[in-house]
Amino acid sequence: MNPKQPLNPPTQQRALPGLTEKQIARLSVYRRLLQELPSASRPEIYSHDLAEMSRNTAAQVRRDLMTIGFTGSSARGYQVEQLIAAIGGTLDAPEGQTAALCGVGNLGRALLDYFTIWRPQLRIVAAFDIDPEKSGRVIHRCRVWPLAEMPQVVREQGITVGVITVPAPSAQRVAESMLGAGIRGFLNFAPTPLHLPAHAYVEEMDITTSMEKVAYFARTLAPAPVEES
Amino acid sequence: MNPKQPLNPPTQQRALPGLTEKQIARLSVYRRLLQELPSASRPEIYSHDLAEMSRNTAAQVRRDLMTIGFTGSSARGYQVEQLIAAIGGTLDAPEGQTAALCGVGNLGRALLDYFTIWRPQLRIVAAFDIDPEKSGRVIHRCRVWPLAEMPQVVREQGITVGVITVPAPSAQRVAESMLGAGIRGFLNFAPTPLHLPAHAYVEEMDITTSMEKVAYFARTLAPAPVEES
DNA sequence: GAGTCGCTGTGACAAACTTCACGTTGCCTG
DNA sequence: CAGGCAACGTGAAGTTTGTCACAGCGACTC
Repeated sequence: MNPKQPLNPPTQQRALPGLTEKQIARLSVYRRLLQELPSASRPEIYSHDLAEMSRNTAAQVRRDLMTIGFTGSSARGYQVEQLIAAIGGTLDAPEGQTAALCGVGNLGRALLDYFTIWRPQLRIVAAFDIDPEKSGRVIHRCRVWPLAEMPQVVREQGITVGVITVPAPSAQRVAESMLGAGIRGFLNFAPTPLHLPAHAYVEEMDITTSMEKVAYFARTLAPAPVEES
Repeated sequence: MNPKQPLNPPTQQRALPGLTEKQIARLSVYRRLLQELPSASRPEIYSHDLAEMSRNTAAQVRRDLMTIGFTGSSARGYQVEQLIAAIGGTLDAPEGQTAALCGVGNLGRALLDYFTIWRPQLRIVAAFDIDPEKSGRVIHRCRVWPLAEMPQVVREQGITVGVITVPAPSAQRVAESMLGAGIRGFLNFAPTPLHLPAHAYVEEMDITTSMEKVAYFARTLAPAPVEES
């Protein structure tokens, strides 16, 4: 392998207007928490509260909202409704965005189920599988197509997000095929890093690695305090 | 909510011997990639190659291996077998470690399936669900117990890792219950941040947020280059 | 067996990310 | 309507994380 020149920018990539991966992730969490707020509660919220809910600091929350240009009122906090809308203005595509899922195994089906009750701004609208048995069926309101028709369906429907739940050996091939069809962002559940050009975005959902992380820290983290006020 | 004093250390936590979350995650990926290497290939590997496979830089790989005290030979690289063992020495509990899964829905079942073919060092050995219908059954070689028996089973078997795949509203309650039973590390698939004391480790697997990240960057990433050599 | 090449190990540097801390603002009380 | 309080906005400092670049070494060549 060629030692020099990282053809693909390694590690993490940046966004256009300066919003980083972590900021987007936090904004997404903020929005969800705000949406789940009981409708009876105050129409405003403090950075402290949002911080506590999302498990970070008030300063962090304020800075995140600052970066999307949202401004609250001192002594009353942030308007919840408007804040939800403001985050939506950043996260959501105004025209909406659709996703395709490749690999209708156990995990694929579970994800289809997971995303059926989903905001109209971002829906999985098509699933694909090599197994001809599965084609034509509708799983959780989502039609399953033969994998061979994926490029055409993706192109016709203008799908831009791909969820990969195929076995590891097929993941790279499937991803390249999706990329060729116009998909730009990938959520990869296969336990193998994808190698795609820099104009594609890949989010690795590596369950195995996450599990090993948890196991490691479960062992090595400081034990429970016995005393403490 | 109390503005001052972050009772739980917010954001990320550290490990005892100085290994960070990201380092553990990369080591886990390195090991998996090394294990999947065709047995016919060279018994050594260069940092450049491992970097290319794992999508980061050679310097990063070398530094990671340095932190676990593994040393390669110049001009020949790292001994693959020994490196796998060295990473195992860091990641794996010598006595092995077991996990429990709460919430045998679609996602729970998929994960049980995902982890059946799994290294003996880290296995899901018990599943729990509120639904009495599911109790007693064996799904993917893993017995399902009533949720009420979780504390006892966890304690008896010395389980230290918990996987949470219950609906969001139950997640916090289930997690606290698991923590009380002795579980120290959590893999949380519910779309709600868990609030646990500092001596617990929580890894959030927030599929919704990941999906929104992908959608965002699929839109805003620089478009494909048309030219370029 | 001297020279060359290329890879490792690592101090120094740089970039990214988070937290601190304080000036500012606006509400609420008396 | 003035004073006090509490929360926001944000420059600056601090911390973490990743990259650079080079000394040193071992193998291989001729």
